[in-house]
Amino acid sequence: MKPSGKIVSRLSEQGYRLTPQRMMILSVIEGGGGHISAEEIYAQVAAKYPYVNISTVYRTLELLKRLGLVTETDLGDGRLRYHPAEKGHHHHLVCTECGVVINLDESVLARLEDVLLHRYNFSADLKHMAIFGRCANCSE
Amino acid sequence: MKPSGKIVSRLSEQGYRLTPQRMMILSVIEGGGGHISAEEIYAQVAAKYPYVNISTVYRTLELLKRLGLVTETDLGDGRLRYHPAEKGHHHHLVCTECGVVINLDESVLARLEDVLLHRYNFSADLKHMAIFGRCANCSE
DNA sequence: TTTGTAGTTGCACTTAATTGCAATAAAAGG
DNA sequence: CCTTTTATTGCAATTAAGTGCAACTACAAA
Repeated sequence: MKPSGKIVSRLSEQGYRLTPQRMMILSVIEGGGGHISAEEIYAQVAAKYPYVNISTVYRTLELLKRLGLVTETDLGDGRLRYHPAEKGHHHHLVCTECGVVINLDESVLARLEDVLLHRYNFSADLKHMAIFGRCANCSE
Repeated sequence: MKPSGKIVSRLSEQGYRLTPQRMMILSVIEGGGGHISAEEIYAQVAAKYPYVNISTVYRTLELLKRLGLVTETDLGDGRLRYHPAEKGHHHHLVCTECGVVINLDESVLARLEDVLLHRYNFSADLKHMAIFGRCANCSE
């Protein structure tokens, strides 16, 4: 699995270097099923290419996040999850009682994003949110 | 400063013990201006009463959060912030570019909470949210 | 007031994430 | 192909937060 040319050229255009570490990290992020953690990325990369450090993974994720190429979301399991933007946006409802995760269409937050933009001139990043609460079962 | 009888009796009623550590932690949370971090609470408590451990602070906060007595919010500065529920709910817009924090009335998320409840039977905890994005100035 | 017990705490350790800094290497230009 | 510049990495250390477990203690009951 190779990283998509889209992300690679985006990095290149902006003056970021295409190191082997970044390439490996990118292909893992794009190759998997999404919602992957930094440690999981590290483990998968290190299995094939030992010359990577966990801090490089974190720094690469920080970069990709800043460029809007991946989203970072806390799904309540103690580690941040990363999801490639190209796989499409959505949100999650996370039950703090039983842990169930319900997927939500992106459109659910569209109106809020709109209100924040027009009323506060604030360009909210609502690409991949996790909303905590209690699911139907756990509400009693 | 003493902790409010309301919180104390709530803890007591539910079978939780009123230890001196908890009392000190509570009074610091209620006494300050809100949005305090665990380390700040610890420092303030330890100054007056050395017999406290930072892990007790974390565990007390976890308890208060679970009971809905304090809210826990990531305002983007690398530490979670705690706010007593009794001081009233509100939200924040946090600019990831310049760090400015804009306060938002609770009502801004009321509609979303409603939609999630009726459409998904999900009782969302939208008491004290931080929404990240770019403020008017930083949007260019 | 004493006792029993289950909730709490302190301590040491672990984990996820971040950071300073010297060494390294990508990539543009000669 | 070699040199230069500067982005990037690895390493070690740090920080915020969470946890297992034995010792302790709040508080209800005797």
